Amino acid sequence: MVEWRRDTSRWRQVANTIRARIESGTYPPGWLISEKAITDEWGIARTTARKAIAWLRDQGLIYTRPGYGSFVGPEPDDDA
Amino acid sequence: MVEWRRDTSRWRQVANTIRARIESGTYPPGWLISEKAITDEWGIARTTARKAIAWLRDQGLIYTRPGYGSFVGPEPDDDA
DNA sequence: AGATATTTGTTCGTATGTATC
DNA sequence: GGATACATACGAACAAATATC
Repeated sequence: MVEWRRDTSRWRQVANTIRARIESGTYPPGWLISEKAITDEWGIARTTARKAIAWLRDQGLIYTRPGYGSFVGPEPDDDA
Repeated sequence: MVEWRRDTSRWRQVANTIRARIESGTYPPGWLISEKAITDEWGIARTTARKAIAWLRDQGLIYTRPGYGSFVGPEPDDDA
C-alpha cells in the first residue's frame, strides 16, 4: 500500500521517490527501471508511471531504450 | 505562438482552422490528425483538442479510430 | 531463421478535480 | 451557474523494438 499526499500529483511523488533512490545510490548507475516495476510497486496506471519516467528522463537522471527499459545514468555513446 | 481571439472559444478556433485546411486540401482525404499534433501546434490541453476533434467528427469531416487517430474523410465501410 | 514473450511507444476513451470567465 | 480550459489518472488497443528459445 502507498500513502499518497493530496498536495501533489502521484506521478510527481513517484518521480521524486525514484530520484531520491538514484541520488542515494539505492539505484546505482546502470540500474534498470521498468514501467512494470513502477506500476507494481505503487499500484498506479502505466500512463502515470510513464509520466514519472518522462520527468526523470527530462532531468537527465535516466535514459530509455525502447523495448528494453530505462537505466540510471547518462545516455551512453553509440560507438563502442 | 498562437494568437487567440477573445470572442470565441479556443476549441472553436482550432476546429475552424482545421476545417479550412481540410476544405482547401491542405489536409487531403486520409490525412492523419492526432490529438498530440493539435496540442503541440496550438499549445492547448488535450481535453480542448478533443473538443475540436469531436466537433469536426460531428460535422462529418473526419472519423476517428481508437488507438490510431482521426482521419480526414468519411467513415469507411468495415467490409473489404 | 522463426516464433514467442517482454517492454516501451503511441493513441484514443473516459472520468474527476480545479480554476476562470 | 454554465461553459471553457487545464492537469491528472485510470483503462484499452495496437505497433515497434528487444530479448529469448
